[in-house]
Amino acid sequence: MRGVAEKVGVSTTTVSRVLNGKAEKYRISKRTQEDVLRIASELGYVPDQVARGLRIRRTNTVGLIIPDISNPFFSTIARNIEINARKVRYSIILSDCQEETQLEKESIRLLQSRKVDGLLICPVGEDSEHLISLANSGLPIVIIDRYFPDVNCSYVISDNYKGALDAVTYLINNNHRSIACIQGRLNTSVNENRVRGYRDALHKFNIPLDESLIVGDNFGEKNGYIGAKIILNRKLRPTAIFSTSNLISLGAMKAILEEGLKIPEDVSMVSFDDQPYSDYLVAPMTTVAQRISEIGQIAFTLLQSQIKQENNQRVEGIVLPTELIIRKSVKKLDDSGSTLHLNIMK
Amino acid sequence: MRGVAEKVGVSTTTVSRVLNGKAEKYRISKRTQEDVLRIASELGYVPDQVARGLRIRRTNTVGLIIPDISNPFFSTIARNIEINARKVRYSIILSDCQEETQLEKESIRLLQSRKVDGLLICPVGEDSEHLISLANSGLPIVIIDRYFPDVNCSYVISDNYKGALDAVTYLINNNHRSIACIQGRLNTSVNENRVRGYRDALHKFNIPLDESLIVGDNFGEKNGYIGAKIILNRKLRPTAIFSTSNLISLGAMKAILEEGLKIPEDVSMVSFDDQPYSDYLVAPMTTVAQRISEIGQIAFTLLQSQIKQENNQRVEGIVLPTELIIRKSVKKLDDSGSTLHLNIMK
DNA sequence: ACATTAAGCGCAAACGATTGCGCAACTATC
DNA sequence: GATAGTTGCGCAATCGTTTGCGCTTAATGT
Repeated sequence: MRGVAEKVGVSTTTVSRVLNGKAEKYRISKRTQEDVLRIASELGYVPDQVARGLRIRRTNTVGLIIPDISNPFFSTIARNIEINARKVRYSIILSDCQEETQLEKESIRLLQSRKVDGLLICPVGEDSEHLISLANSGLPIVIIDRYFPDVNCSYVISDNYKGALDAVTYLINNNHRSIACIQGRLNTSVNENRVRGYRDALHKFNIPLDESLIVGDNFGEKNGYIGAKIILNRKLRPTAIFSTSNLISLGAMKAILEEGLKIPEDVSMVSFDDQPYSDYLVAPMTTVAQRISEIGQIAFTLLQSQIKQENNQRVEGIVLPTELIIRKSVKKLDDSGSTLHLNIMK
Repeated sequence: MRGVAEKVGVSTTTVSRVLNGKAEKYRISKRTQEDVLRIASELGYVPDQVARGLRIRRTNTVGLIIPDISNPFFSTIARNIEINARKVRYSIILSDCQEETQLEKESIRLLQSRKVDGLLICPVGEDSEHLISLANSGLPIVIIDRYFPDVNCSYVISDNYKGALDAVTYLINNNHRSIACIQGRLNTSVNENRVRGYRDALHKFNIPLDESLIVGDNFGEKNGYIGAKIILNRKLRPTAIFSTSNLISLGAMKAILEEGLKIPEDVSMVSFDDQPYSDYLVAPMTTVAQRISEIGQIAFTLLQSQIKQENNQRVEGIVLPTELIIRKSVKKLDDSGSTLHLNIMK
């Protein structure tokens, strides 16, 4: 900057003003403005954002904390956040907390020390103490994909309850009566709503609930594998599985194939989370799709308005609808299908 | 910091020194050290990394530029980079340049202005001018997944030639003789090496090369779809397709299914890039897997050593081996299989 | 001719940390 | 008791910007 100033023959003050579009406000002559702009671009000068951030107490940077960026669900959200951030010249500092609350807490502190203007966070779990104090710290935040009643901040989630309800209702409408559910991380709003949707769908059709058909305790692939193994080896094998995440489904499919079973002939499946490859799986997977590209966009927009304080600190909760995408992983049973399959394995 | 200093009754100088572990060097008494640490943690003080960055001219931050973070290939790399960065308290600024060279250039400038200590970049394309000047700018960089002979910097790539050679050889060993290739972005090292592997494999077995069997021009899904459509509608339909990316394969599968064909009965397939879901596709996909988790780790390590100047500016190129993962997307033809399938469609 | 206003720009103090140099007080040495 | 060495710490400059306030000069009004 000094270089530009000297070459033009003005002070750094003037250079700064011109480059920040404050020329009018400070009555810098047209001539000087042009000179500054010309020389600046000749010298390839770009302002040091670190120094700038220190001075104006704003870094044009937001933190993004995600449990697992390699999961397509999250990486697609990340992508949409980045694309929207770029439009307003914001940068994203990415933090993959590897599904660990401990790392999530550390990430928050680290990002705060980096003076991000706001935080977008997909919390890993049930723990919310740190989020409460974060929300009260005044730093703009929006929570994605989770909801905590006791955390007072904006959030954007999908209607997990309705999504699950639709999915399981679809199974029931295809005459399935014995439906297992492989659930995700316990005590998370996401999981509870999906499982509640599952329960309520059964209830609505007067199908007795068998608690032992609800298995699993996290959203990972391994959990799906184990859960499915357990389910498939029951004496009375359920005719369908409702899987509460994309990764769980992968694990479940592995188990199903290992057992020599076919989808949907031997066991039907509906999975949460639509994926680009859902169409091309052994059985094209019927899924409940979230508005994944909108989640990122809305989350960032919400955060922006908080940063710009357009909204008087009002917290907003956005709940997006889901959509059931019907493919071929569900077999239509005949009415007698309500009798259970006898497990002929072993 | 001022707060801590006053409460302890020392200067900010001392606080800084204690917190940076330079207490010994500056002979701060044990007692003072303890006081500082205690008060600092009581007050929940964490140093402002922006101010720190300005002063020490190092931000503990690296930029990561990626063509499409929603692609599992890249997001897995990103994840491994993040995990390794975290270990040394580095943060990642993520930039998704949406497969556009223009945005890539902008990202570079933006990240430079943010004073990242280094840059990890998966360039989108054939254009390398901006990379040349970047490499000469002195900013530590390492290029991932691409190689440019004229850019003088470290890189880490897979052995794309060998990977393709193995894949096509495998097809040939299964008696395929008419093998199509859906290629990716032209004039990229990745594509050229994969196509060269394809050509050389054919050549090695004295199979005449039919240039019209090489279709496509980018790594996207749509390209795979279009490419496969073209291939499948030839009068003499090839018996196998070699697909040069995960996304291309998705598109190709769509086309294949649309045409009412089956993998591998009607057409065999080998795809570059292994994915978690490769096992569960309509036909479990035979793939050439890259050492995806190592790519990120090595790239970050390389960058770190440049940042710490351990390496006297020596550029290192790391080429990782690939592995052919054989599943069930290739049909073994009998020896007469060398005759072409007559396309009975339309 | 003098006062007033406006135009065009610069001075210097921040922002919050780090660090070379130096200073005071104390201890050891002869 | 003078000198030298050691211990423990602070002063103040610095990193590259931004910005409130004020200064100079020219233009305008009376």
